[in-house]
Amino acid sequence: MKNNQRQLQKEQTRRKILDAAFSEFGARGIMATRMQDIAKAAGVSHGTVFAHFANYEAMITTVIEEFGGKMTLRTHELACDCREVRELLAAHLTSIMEFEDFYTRLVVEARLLPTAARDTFIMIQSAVSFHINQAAQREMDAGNIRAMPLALFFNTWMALIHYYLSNGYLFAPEGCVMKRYGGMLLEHFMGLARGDCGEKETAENA
Amino acid sequence: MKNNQRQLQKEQTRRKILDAAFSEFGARGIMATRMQDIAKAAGVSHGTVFAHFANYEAMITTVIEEFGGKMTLRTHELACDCREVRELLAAHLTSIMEFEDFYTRLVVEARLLPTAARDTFIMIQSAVSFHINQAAQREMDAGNIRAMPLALFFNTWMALIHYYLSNGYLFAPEGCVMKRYGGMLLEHFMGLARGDCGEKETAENA
Amino acid sequence: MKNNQRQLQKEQTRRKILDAAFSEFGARGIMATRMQDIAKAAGVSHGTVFAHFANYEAMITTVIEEFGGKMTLRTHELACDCREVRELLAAHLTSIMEFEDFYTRLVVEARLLPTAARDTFIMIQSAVSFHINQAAQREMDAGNIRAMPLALFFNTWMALIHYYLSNGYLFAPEGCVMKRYGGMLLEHFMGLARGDCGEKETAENA
Amino acid sequence: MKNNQRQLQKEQTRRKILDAAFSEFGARGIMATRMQDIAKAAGVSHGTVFAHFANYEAMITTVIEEFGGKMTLRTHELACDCREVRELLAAHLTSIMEFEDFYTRLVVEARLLPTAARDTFIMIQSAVSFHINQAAQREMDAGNIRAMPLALFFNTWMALIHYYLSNGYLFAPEGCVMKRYGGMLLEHFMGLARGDCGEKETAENA
DNA sequence: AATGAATGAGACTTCATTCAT
DNA sequence: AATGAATGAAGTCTCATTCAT
Repeated sequence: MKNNQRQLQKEQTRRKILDAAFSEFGARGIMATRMQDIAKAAGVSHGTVFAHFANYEAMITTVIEEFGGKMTLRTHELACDCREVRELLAAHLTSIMEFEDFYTRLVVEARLLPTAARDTFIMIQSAVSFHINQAAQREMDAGNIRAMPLALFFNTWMALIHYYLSNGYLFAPEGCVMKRYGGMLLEHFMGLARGDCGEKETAENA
Repeated sequence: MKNNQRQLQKEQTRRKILDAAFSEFGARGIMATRMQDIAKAAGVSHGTVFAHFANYEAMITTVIEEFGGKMTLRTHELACDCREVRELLAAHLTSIMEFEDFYTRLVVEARLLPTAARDTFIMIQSAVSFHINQAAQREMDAGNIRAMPLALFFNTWMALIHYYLSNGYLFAPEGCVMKRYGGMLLEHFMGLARGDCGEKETAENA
Repeated sequence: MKNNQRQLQKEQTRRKILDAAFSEFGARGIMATRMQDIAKAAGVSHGTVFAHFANYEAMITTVIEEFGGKMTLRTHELACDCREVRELLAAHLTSIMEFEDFYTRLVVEARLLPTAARDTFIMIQSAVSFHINQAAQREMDAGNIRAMPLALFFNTWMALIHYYLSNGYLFAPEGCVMKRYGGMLLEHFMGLARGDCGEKETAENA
Repeated sequence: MKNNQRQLQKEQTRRKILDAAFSEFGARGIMATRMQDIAKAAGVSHGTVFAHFANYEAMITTVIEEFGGKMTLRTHELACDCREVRELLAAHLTSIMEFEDFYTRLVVEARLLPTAARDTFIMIQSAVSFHINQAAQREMDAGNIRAMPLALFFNTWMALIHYYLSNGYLFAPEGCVMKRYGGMLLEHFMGLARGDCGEKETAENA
């Protein structure tokens, strides 16, 4: 139908806006990005953004939801083949690295975002938590990692990741903190979790 | 002399403004506090704030520097009597609890603050790090805690604390996250650090 | 021919738009109705309205002209069988009641409308005035109503009607002011016009 | 005190804004006047208007309240010495003539104003109604005017006045409808009210 | 030194109108 | 002829900063 052509056109514009917003959010920060910035980056007029999103809040919530969906999906995908916690955490790192700039902004500004947007961020974490907790429980049962409340296990991991992302400008001023520190963080965390003074790890790998 | 009188007056006003700002920052958030809010809370006129601080940025930087100094000093004080890491971390928690609202805002908004303010935040952490690292090194040498890079030891601790502060609205919606979770976090972290599967801790306490 | 088919189609669309506009104007108010509202109510696209009317002003002027024609026609129809002023005024009330919502909006917003639209409103009143004045003159000559300038007779009647319509939200918050007060206003006005201290009226009705 | 000087300054600015608004409202219409227009007319910056009035609605409500107070006061003053309805209505006309432009805008736009502003307009009318009804009752009792519900008496008078004001552009395109038609309307209305076919009036005046 | 009224740049949002399909 | 996405002018409102007193 003719509609398809228009529909496509509109969808493309929406895409352009969302992509521009995603990119601007990553580059400038979420709350520091103005509707004008997005419009300009998307190459559309100021009013067009409002033709696609009712208001500022709806716009950023949508971007975060979109991103959240993508990230959650990616996490699920990566988690599918993972039986061990270690693999899972590695997958988690991978999925973060794919969107590091944006994800970092999310971590940094989460508390300042409109509630709807913040809730979405929480849901992303819940999805991750589900997979990780499951695997962690298994390995605790198997005695591979120290017994501890699952929540603490998960929170410690998230805390480490978020800390390094938040302070990325110190650890890796050129960006890409996870590329540089991700592996190290994973080893460190696994070491702590196993409580093996780092020996076991080596032994196991041997 | 009259000059002295005036000087004193001025200093008092400055004090009122700084205290008001500190309090408002804790209550409303740093970036969410307007110059007007500070002036009103200080009981001075809007313009007076600008008589003491060149601009918004200078104002918040000064407050954070002041706070940083106070917090660092407190950390030193508390650290003085501490020989063991565990005591030191407990002291760190104590000093945070004394300023929890403001410190949390700092953690949450750090990345969005003017560079000068951010740098101050970094210095606070350096002061803490100095003491903790020293003690940690001692205990690692003594074999009380697992060997690991000092930076990782410190960062893991900070990450945990900041994670709980940042997400305080989830963990303790009524506020005072550290009062509620501080002790638990300390045990958890020490457990990880000792790598003792939680056994040693119990033994020690007995 | 195909041309005829198209012409017909076009005319039908135009009809839908005009009817929708009439209805929306009555419901929301004239100036408060946006082009979008009309398009949606008509079940056509936003742009279609502009294919039929050069701009907003042309659109509302046309609606009012159309309505004016209809109302004038109706007034003539109803006036045909009326010999007495009283009957005529009753007919006037009837014709107003048929379009009360829209007519009220017209009364309320007349002064704010584009000149062309306003002129149409004046013409409606002229048509009514023609009939009423004629009958009023007859009855004044016959001594049934007090002698007074015809214009004053007419204006007083219109003033009363418009006042009650304009303030309908006070007199009859549920709407339909004329259904509720029309009869009363007619009696009141006739009483004033006859100058009979209300006696005659009662006698007549008996 | 020094405060007085500033207070005065501020009050003057507020006055300038209110006067400018009053004048612009009269000239352009109330809803057609933008904050910018008022600022420009008052010779102050855009932001200054918002320093004095929280928002658009507060601004126009204040102007109408101010005006309403003035008008009500004037009505009371003029009503004080009036024993007869006729004098009272004349006084009412006088008070309207003093603010004809603005009052006409109020009449014309009343239904479209924010509720608070509209309520104020209603209160103005209530004040007038109080005096008029009182006098009318007396004269009805005395048999000087026809017996009729007070509300109808009052509404008929208001209707006439508002009708002529609303349609002033037809009756007196150069403005000042009431100066030109006020006296005539008063005679006409009194004639209707007395129900004396105009004879009594002449006799009485003789 | 303190005041607080005034300023104006800048952000969001609405909606009549245009135009490519 | 109909569509509806895109446009951009215009309006409200906020708040850091200035400046006369």
